[in-house]
Amino acid sequence: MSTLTISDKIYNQLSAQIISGEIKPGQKLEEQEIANQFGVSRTPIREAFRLLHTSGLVESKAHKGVTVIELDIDQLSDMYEALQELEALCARLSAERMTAVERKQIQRMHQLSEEAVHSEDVERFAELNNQIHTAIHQGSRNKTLQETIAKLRKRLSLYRQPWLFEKRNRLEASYREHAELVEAIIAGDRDQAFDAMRNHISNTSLGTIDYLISQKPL
Amino acid sequence: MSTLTISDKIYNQLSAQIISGEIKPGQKLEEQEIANQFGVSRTPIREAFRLLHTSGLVESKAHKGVTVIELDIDQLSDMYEALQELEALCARLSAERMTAVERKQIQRMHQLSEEAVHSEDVERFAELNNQIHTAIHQGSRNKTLQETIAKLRKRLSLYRQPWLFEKRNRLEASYREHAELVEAIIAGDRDQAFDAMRNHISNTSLGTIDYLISQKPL
DNA sequence: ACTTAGAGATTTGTACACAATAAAAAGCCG
DNA sequence: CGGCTTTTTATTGTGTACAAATCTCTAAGT
Repeated sequence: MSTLTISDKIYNQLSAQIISGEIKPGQKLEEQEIANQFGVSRTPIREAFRLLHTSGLVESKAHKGVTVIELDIDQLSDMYEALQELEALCARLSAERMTAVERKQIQRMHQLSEEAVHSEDVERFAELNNQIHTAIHQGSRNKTLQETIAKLRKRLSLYRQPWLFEKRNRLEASYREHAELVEAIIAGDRDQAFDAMRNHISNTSLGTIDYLISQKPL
Repeated sequence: MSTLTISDKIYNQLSAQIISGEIKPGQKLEEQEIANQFGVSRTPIREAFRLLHTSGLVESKAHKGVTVIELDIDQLSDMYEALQELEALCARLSAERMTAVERKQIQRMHQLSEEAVHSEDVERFAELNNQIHTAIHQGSRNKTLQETIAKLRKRLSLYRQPWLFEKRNRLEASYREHAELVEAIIAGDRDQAFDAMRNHISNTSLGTIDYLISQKPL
């Protein structure tokens, strides 16, 4: 059992609040205010801010405090463009490196997700979707890739609410894209796995970005 | 003119010392010791440590302080595998997105590097090599990619000494690989640019890793 | 002689006070 | 009245003291 420090606990809390949307992009975090809120001094708050900064959830400038990152369409496009390639790479590596057991597992997850599609259970599908993607990240056997992707997805998650919304329309499409992806990985087809994942993330991102553009007409 | 805070200055110093090899991988950084060294209190040191952590140059555990990251062969392989794909992607995007001026500029840098090859000026070649790569990163028009690559290269730079050593042997090979790469970007050939860069980084990494394996026989 | 328990020393974590910087408000001059 | 300078205020940066945790070295016990 590891004894978490106060800074760590506060980091976890703030991190969750930011990701859940309780603390919104662009919002400033004031040291004293949060210190009062948690009933501690400013010191561990500052440490927690640094952890948030490391996670890429906030940005900080000297003498100006920290604010939750605010991503515009261009930045989101950049991040999705990178994510698309990195996840596609993971898929290719997974097609090469996964054990037989791992391949069976993603096949099972995919089968389970079929039920979620039929019952239109978006939450359940999202959960299985996450499991499949995570399994493929691990299947790549590359920690650097996993960490980079995890960080990107964490930052992108601040803008996932519309994604869940959009997801309802893309439920069946997503399922079919997964089908192609899982099939390729099980067959050990590097190139098809790469293309299938690249296509899948591309479609996902297009949906999200289109939605954001429609929401925020400049 | 921005007024740098003490934490920032100390971060810059420590960062430079770590990258230059003055502070070695695995070495522990003690707050009080460094505070005395710089003639300040522990507080800004702790802030500087957080910045180092964000850069990925050190790792920290609760109540155990921070230590300079120590990468084994597997981790280096992972990082190079990721770097290879990311840089290749940048090359592809640059082939599509660079302006005519930018294409001329990398051509010019490449031409200059030819002289460095003939005079066997490794330092000069390394400098131009960096410029070419940086230009290609910028040519991708993708900030996320640029930052991710920059961070990876920074961490890898702790182990670049043998690379510079090895580089002497790879001087001409590197130049020829660059030639193919630059040619592809100027011609706007996405796929050739991708393959050329992927091949180039792959060769570079193999050299480095082979060297490290020969140095550290398990 | 080796292991283990514990006291002391060392190091990191937190609280609080003060200094420095930047933002906001008030005052001054045209 | 408007633009600029000065003063005030609020927020972050730094120093210092103390608490908590870890490490180390000693000593007792098997």
